Order: sequence, then C-alpha cells, then structure tokens
Amino acid sequence: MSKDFFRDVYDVVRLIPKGRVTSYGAIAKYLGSTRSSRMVGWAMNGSHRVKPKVPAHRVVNRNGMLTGKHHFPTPYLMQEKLEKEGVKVKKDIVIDFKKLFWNPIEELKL
DNA sequence: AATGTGACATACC
DNA sequence: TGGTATGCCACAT
Repeated sequence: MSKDFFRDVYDVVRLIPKGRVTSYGAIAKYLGSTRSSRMVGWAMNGSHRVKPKVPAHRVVNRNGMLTGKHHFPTPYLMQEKLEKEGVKVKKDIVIDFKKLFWNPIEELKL
C-alpha cells in the first residue's frame, strides 16, 4: 500500500518482465480501482521524469495498441524498444498481446 | 478555487 | 456491432 497512486503505478510498471506487456486497466484493477485506468495513463505522463526509469513502452491499452507512443521522445521509440525486447509490433498493435500480457493481479497478488 | 483534460475501460442505446 | 455517455482521480491552467 503506497501513499500515492502514481507511485504504485510506477512500481508495478517497473515490475513488468522484459518482453512482456500489460494494460492500463490491469494495473488500475490491481491498484483497486478498475475504472481508474485513466490515472494510470496519466501517471505515465510523468513517468519520464521518474527514477528509476519506468518502462512505459510496456504499457498499452486493453486493445494491445501503443496508444501512448505519441508521448515518447519519438513515436518509434516505443515500438523499437518493444521489438528489441522480443515483442512484435505491427501497425502499433502488439502481436500476441494476449499471450505476452502480464497480469499484475496474477503475478503479484500473493 | 473551480473547471477542464487525459497514454482507458465499461455500460448502455 | 459500434458509437455515445459516464466513471474514475490527479494535475494543469
């Protein structure tokens, strides 16, 4: 239990294994507020200035789409990083998103 | 201080 | 089957 919602978000995102991805909703749900998914995205907005670095590129929407790529230094960076980690991205959509999906609730709930 | 907005998700029409 | 409406909470103006 953290004090700040944001901090929780950053913490969870940092725990995302390399080559895996998760969704805003999953994080929000894990934090206890299924409908606070917007906050997760908002938190990511400041993730670039947070240390240690937050792999925001591993966070996509429920559709598996890299909706946040526009917020990166360069839109390509997000996809580049994902592909570098073994995540295939096609047309801004994560391939096998369902398969690569990392559910914090399942992984961290214990 | 109040209003608006946002990298989403779910429910309803 | 797809657009519209609403919920959520923090931050910016």
